Amino acid sequence: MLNLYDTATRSVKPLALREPGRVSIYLCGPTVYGPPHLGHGRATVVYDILRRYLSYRGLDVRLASNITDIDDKIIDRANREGRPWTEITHKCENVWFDAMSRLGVLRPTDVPHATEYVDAMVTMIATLIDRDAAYVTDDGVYLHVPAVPDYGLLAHQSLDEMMSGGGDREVLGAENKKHPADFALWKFSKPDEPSWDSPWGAGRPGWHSECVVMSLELLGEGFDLHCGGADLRFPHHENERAQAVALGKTFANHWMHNGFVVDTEGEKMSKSLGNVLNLLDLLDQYDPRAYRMLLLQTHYRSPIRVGQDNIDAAVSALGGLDGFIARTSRIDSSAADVETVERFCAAMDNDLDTPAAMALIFDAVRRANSAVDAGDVATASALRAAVLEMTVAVGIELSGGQDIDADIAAKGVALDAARAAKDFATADAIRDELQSLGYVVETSKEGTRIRRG
RNA sequence: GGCGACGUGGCGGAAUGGCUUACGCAGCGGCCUGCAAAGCCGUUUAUCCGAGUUCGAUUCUCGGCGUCGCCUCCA
Repeated sequence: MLNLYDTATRSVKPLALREPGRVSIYLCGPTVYGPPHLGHGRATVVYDILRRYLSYRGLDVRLASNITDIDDKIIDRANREGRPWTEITHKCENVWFDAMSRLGVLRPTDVPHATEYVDAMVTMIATLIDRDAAYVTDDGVYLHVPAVPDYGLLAHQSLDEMMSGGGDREVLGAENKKHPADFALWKFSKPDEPSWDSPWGAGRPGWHSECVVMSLELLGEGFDLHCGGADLRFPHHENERAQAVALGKTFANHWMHNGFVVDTEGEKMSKSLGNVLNLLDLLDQYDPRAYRMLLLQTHYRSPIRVGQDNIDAAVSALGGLDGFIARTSRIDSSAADVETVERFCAAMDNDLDTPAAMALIFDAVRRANSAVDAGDVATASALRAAVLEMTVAVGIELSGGQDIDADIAAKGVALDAARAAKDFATADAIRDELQSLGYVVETSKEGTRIRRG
């Protein structure tokens, strides 16, 4: 059974399932107003690994992840660029899923859009008003935070503590609110802004009511797991939860948050600091699997620095795994080595300890290579099957890279012929040529293997 | 000011009250190879500082130093 750190209780505990055999997960998706950055990539890859692993363990995974396609930031950009806001959201969503696909992230089972749920949000807000948990002001509708008994569960601070410290940020809309921590559920629109009708006036959704409505609608009360980046813990997730609690609904049973991507100085990559790196650049410049490999070799709750050096290391590590698959491509498959797979699962079950899991994969590759050298085909085959099974479970696709053109393959044959004739000058010339074309050339007694580097 | 996380080798990064301190990358030596590459074997470098608990601490406790995060924009 998977044990996972739970932000609410600050402890690692078993992921309890509401229904045996089925997992319901809500992942906070992007607000579509710009290109995806490294932080988005980390979050989606982390939860993709979780999802694949749960599926691998035989669970039926339902993963709902929203697209927030109405938000102040979208409106701001539309105004700034003089474009229709829907053009921005559609384009950004396409870019998003294209990038995720290149990252090897499976599409969530459900991709609800905020704009499809505005009516449901209006209904929810009306209920909150009926329950005296929300009130109307001259600029919108607010949730009254003191009406939520355990507000601060995720922040790990009481409302008083949050207020007393103060911070150095101004309280938005303080003049209209009953309490400084109250937050907007509905914002009345200005002329020319996108708006929807409501009993209180035309406007748009406020603080991520869509996540509340959509998670409860698609997954139901008391769904198993709510996920997102650590920066969403407070206030985003706290406020989602506050809405559900104020509705009298049971919300997520378990809260999971992944760590930040940090810059060279160890500072969080933050939109406000302007130091976010574009995910698309990373995907363009390196093996798209490299980021996933790097993330797998780091625990999901630790901060991670993404730099030339550790991306290069991840690429090299992938090269070793690909080379192994190429080297053993002619070995018949057999059942996976049981002990290796069990140890892998034990590592993953321990709060998704992917660095330990990867260590087991590398170790299995080493043992399999030794077995190949020793001519122990049975051991090599079982370990090879285990490696493939484990890498599939974490979403790393290995490639023997042997889908090469016929003329390249012919050069390999020529190289072997030259070596057999001890015409080493010709052999070396062919090898140099292939290497200069970017191929990895591995000669062996069984013949030369050529694969893409 | 409140709350929290973290500090491990050349780099990244796990784990653990003691057995040779994982794993990846890089380096070095060897085997293999016509020479390489790949692979395998061996190997170099580490637990921020101080005190305490303990037979023994990198691990637990306290203090210090340092870094980072949250306190209503953010994956």
